[in-house]
Amino acid sequence: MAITTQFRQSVYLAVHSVAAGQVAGYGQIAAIAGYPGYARHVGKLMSQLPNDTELPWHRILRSDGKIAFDAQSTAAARQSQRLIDEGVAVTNNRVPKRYFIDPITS
DNA sequence: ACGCTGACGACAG
DNA sequence: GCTGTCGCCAGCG
Repeated sequence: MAITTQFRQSVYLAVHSVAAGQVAGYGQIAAIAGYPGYARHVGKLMSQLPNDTELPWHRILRSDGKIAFDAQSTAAARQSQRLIDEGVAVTNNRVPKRYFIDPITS
């Protein structure tokens, strides 16, 4: 499987489906999009998003709830701030499991 | 073809 | 809870 337009579309749709105040893991998004095992590629796409994108990329975290950037980085600060603005608690670059979307509901 | 690299994930210490 | 290892899969030099 290559990174086709189809792949991107599906992933964007999946990311878009994550409601404000909730978060999801890269692998979770990949699975919802119909591409289980492509967590790394979801991250790849996120890294290529334009700065003015409408996609709620900040709601995507690692499976353990950690933000995918070094805690010191400004990128991490940016992401955690956006989450906090949505009412999601972020402490030590990490978010509590309870904020994750229920994979069944989705 | 080969090795290295990722906004990753699961698991063993 | 944290670090180290592997497994993962496509892209690139």
